Amino acid sequence: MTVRTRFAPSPTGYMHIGGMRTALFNWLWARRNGGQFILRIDDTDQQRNMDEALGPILAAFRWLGLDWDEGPEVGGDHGPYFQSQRRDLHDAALEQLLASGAAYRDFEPVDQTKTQREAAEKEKRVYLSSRMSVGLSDAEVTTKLAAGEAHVVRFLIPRGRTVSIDDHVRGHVQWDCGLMVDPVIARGDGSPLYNFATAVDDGQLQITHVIRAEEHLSNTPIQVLIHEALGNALPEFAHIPFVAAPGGKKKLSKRDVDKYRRSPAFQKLFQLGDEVLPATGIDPADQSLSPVMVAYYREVGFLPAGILNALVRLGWSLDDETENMSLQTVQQHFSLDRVVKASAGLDPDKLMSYQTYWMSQLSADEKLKGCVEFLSRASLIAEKPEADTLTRVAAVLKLAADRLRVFGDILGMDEFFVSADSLKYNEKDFQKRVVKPEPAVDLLRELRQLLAATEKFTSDAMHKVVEGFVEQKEIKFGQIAPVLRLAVTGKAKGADLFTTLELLGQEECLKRIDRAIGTAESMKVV
RNA sequence: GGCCCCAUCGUCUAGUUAGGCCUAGGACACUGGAUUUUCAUUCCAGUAACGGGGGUUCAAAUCCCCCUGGGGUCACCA
Repeated sequence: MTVRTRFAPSPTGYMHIGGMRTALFNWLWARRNGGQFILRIDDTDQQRNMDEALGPILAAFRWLGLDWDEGPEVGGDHGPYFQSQRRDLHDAALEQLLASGAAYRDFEPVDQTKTQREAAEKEKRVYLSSRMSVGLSDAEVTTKLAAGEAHVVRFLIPRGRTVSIDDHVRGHVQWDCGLMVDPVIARGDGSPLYNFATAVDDGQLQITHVIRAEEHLSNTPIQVLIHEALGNALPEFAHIPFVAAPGGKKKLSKRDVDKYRRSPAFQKLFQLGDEVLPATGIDPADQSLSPVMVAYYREVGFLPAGILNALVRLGWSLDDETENMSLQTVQQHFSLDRVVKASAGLDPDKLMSYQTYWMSQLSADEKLKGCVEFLSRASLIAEKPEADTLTRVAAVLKLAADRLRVFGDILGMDEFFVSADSLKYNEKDFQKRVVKPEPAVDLLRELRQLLAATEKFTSDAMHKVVEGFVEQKEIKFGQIAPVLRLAVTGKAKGADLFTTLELLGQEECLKRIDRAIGTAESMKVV
């Protein structure tokens, strides 16, 4: 039998990073077994704007390179793939359950049900449905319906037995039906509820493996029972652990982003966004983008390979040592029995380490492409850059080397893309290294003369000039190098100083030195 | 609280199904050192874990029981 897995997001307007991992595991299992991966959109609440709600989800799949065999935009033989359009299927299934007596129309008033439930809770007694409507004759039901009496449809939980599954991750799990409330499977108007719709749809879509997060484990017995009543072949289950928030054991949740922002364990992730996002015109404080969402990582300049690698290692391992794996490698080796049972916290450090590994594997061209996109977005270069701009960016990238962890980091090297007048100084460092040390400005002024007199403004030549200068003035290299760096880049640290000078060019360097001298002197006066 | 799940270094994990090869392996982080004009890399080295208690056994991280701790879920949401 062909393996068929599915991921069934509700269109919320964003793709959750934890949900993405669930989707990934489904995709992997389907691909590993030469089966199909299906995307079904669980939109039972009719969405106002489907483009807005679904767009980011599909975009996340595309960005990571996870394709789907059936679903939105690609169709398939088992459609439609929007749950809201499958109402005929749900209606038919509901009729079937009602006719067979597996479900019943419950006319018990809502508040009465609620009162009973609360009373049971208070007395620490197991609440069970009253089933007052179960004994109603067909005629009575018809009369009540005709009279327009409010009701819901409940699934009649069979008593005196247990339900059990052999979960691919959890092993044998069993529930006592005697403890289960008859679940509402449809509203009075026939509109289906989650557990029912899911069972109907999974059955009709011929899903063979339901791979989902652990939080759904408690829904499973209901769905199994509905499958049984419907006569469906029971899918196999794999309840994978959920992704926990960094530094904790709780489920990573969009609701808690405010808390995460204050959490030290989360710092690295937010910091990246704070550095990169504003330059591209996104407000990092805007909650429409946060480290809980896949889009955040794309906007900051992560690589799909980095994210994918981190996600797959959250709860799964290939063996006792392999860490860096491409999607292709994982696809060849993925197995459900190597999924870990305990929940796993997302570790920003580890994520970063996968990311830097995959960045280091990128060709110069790929790096260039990625960085150009970010530079254009930040308006540091033209939207359609000329050849000489590309050459320049390539040179900067070569200089930056492994300092570039995410594409967004290129925006931190803006000194190569702005004019002398708009260069920003790191104030603290500028004060400390240029303004404060007594001889700094004078030394810089003298060095400027030498630099101005140099004919071949190459990195090697500059290196010799500065070395000669150091020797002649009997100072230490460390007394002038940082000053020069601050003057031309505005920063205290960075890539090789002399290559930086060469890249910037003589004229630009002199301008910047002049400006730095002027600025430092005016600061001294104050 | 009921039901269910889980428990190895700070973190992600290997080892648990078939007890001995485990004086518990790897990775990230951390610390120290080397390289380096700063930063980043790279390279070496180091610190660091079987939650507790009982069994079973010649032998337990591994099997059984209890305890403790953590988590999920309890809607006419999905």
